Amino acid sequence: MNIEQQLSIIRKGVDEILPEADLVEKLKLNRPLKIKAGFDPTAPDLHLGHAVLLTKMRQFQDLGHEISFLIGDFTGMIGDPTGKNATRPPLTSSQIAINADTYAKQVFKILDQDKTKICFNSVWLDTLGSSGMLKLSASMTVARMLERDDFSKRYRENKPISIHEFIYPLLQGYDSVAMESDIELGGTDQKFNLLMGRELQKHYGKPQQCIIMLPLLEGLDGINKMSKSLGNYIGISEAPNEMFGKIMSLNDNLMWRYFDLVSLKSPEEIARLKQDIADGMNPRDTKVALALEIIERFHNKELAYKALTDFELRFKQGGIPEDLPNIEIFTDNFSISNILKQAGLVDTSSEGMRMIDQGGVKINSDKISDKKLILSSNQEYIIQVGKRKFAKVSLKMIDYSDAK
RNA sequence: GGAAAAGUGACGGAGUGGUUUAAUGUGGCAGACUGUAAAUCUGUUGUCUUAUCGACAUCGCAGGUUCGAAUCCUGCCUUUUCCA
Repeated sequence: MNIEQQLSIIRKGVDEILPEADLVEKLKLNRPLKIKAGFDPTAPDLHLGHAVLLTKMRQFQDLGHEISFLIGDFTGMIGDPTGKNATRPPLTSSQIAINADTYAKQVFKILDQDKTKICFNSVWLDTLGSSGMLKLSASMTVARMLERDDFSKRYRENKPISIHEFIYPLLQGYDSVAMESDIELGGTDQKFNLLMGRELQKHYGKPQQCIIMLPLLEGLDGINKMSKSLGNYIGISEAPNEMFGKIMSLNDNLMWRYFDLVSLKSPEEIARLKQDIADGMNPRDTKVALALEIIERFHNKELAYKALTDFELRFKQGGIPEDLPNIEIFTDNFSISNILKQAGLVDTSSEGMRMIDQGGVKINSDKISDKKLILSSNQEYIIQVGKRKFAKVSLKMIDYSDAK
């Protein structure tokens, strides 16, 4: 494939390439380029936000380049500075192995397993030592560090900045030195760290990497970036019905971000969809198409259409989804509030009570208003809380004579 | 090392001895209307209790004063600012 064709694939969906001329030069080398992308070792539950980056990595693989999936097990001790996270305790090697494994299971839904190198930055950072660290920190100034958005903002607002937070960008940059990466991929929020890699490579007398930044995908709220801690995410391993519901709840403007960043549709196809809506098509149907595409990608076509059918059953006809897993609850407290909690439909029984007050609880499709309701053992109930939480539960009296 | 200021629920932020299960706002959740969209309206938003009487928890941490403490006192921790 010629360089122009490669570039058009690489450019798709990216926010910025720095410096773009360098990228062209590197492609001209006509050898597999070393592509680096780093991941936090503590968040192995991947979501569509990660998929944006992973999809770009996959495209590089398909172009014949060498992808390194870097797990920041050492830098994970610090955590990328946000002003909130303190130094985290180091993960044990077995935890790291488990997390890496969990990553692998999900990542290869997108990446080509045979062409992916998984590495850990503790390999070179553990052996850096104090003198190595000193040399590293000597390569950067405080003023330069304070240029980072997050730092300058906190500095202006008289909020604390710990020294070790300064170390994080240095270490991430040093990864690029150690890995001799040609290209590093990351979100736009990583700009400072990514550029740091370039500076450090120069400082250590190595060729400088080119950096490619991808936009951050907004989460379900449409405001904050998708993240697990904000609870506004769609996980790539989530059940098809969950995915479908979440995608349908996106607001109409936000839907286009998902088309741009997650969908594999070409820009031309997306433009056509927009035109269809301008011509009077219901945006809802376009959203359905998005949901189908995404679910098909992470599950399969059959499950995608099944999710659609379930969805229509549930919301057009107010029905109940099929194939609800049956949860057995062993208890000696059959009050409705307790059952709601035990079934995982609410977090606390007080919340369950509120839900009943607000008319959000249905049992076998009947809205209930009796907060004192007692359910019966050895019986099966389909319980619904709000619009999207369902559970099929059967209750059993707990038998203490068998316990222990 | 010295001086000063500050630490309140998911967040911003009032409250300076008793009506504080902490005003108000944002956010969250539920209901109505919809396309499980947006906008709007209504309600709700510590936990526990077969939910009723009620109990317990919470204002950086630990003690203390008091009939009673987010509020007063002592010590500690953390942060910021200024001085060196």
